[in-house]
Amino acid sequence: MLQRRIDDHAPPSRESMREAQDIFYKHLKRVGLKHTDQRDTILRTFLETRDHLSTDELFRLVRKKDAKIGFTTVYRTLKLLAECGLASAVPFPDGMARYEHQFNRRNHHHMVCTECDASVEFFSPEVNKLEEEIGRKYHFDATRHNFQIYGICEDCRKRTRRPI
Amino acid sequence: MLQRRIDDHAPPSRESMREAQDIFYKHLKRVGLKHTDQRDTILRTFLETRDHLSTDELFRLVRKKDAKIGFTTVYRTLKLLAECGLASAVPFPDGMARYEHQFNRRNHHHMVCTECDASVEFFSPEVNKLEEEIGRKYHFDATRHNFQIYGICEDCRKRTRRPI
DNA sequence: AATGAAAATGAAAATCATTTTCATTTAGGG
DNA sequence: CCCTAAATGAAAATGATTTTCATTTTCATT
Repeated sequence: MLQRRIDDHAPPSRESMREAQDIFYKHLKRVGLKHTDQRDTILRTFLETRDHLSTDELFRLVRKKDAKIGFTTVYRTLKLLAECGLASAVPFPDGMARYEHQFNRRNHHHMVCTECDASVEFFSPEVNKLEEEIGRKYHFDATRHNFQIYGICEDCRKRTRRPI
Repeated sequence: MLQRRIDDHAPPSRESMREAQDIFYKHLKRVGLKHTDQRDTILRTFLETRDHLSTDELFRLVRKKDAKIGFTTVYRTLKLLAECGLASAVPFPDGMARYEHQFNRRNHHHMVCTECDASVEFFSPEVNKLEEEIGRKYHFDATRHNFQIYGICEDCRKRTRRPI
């Protein structure tokens, strides 16, 4: 899926990588699961991305690093990552399950173009504030949120000569 | 899917029903499609709901009115309704495609409990304002948005004795 | 009202993402 | 080093969604 961003992307530092691994392995220990090379590779691959990855897309990336890792393992690991908060599902209109990693990532939101399906990230502290306020108002223990704006991106508007 | 609301639900008035049908049939005409009883029944059934319906759930409702209407037709009609803006997909964590109708419906948002999957609607004019502002800021022709807050609802919190 | 071309319908089949099964291998505490 | 519980991954199962296709219906035009 085409994606653009309004900020730049640096690969995760060695320290933040280690920190994320720490979270992951503490979670594994807590629920009585084991540390494996496959899980390690999958986590590292995932952290290096910034996209909204489907299981299959992550699988393809993982395969480049270790061709012996199977789809099923990626699928299961992604679920584990979501369990411990390192990954979270992002609902996109294409209906496929997509995940993005949540580690050292400023809370961000998406604008999705309904013409070309491209998604652009943006940041809005106001939205974060709203989450908090609304949770309080309705006695809901809010932990995260999801905000997407749908519409026509600038490129598509230009292409189809449809001014705002 | 369990759903609660913070406002009351009245069935659509005869006029708004007609208005929606008008939108639908104008759209059909525009793209060279035909008016059929099935499409009529499906649209009417859909407008009478206020839920986040999967295709199958709508199909079951439609079947009560006309048992001869097939799943495929409901599926295809729902797509048509989405095309002309009368329906829109709501991404829920269960992964199934869910639609809600957009006709004469105040713009609303959802709080989804990650414990029991219940969803509660809420209204926030601020979110609508944000959509507009952000669209302007990033030169994005925003037409609609999607805002969901995930967390633990009051009931689940009480049940598990986990105070805020 | 009759005609005919284009579209709609719906049952069944196909597709495709996701999940489970199961035989085998591996991790890691004792 | 051993042993047991867990992990792996290939293949099969599942389940939602989409397509196919033979038949029926719509509707613009006679």
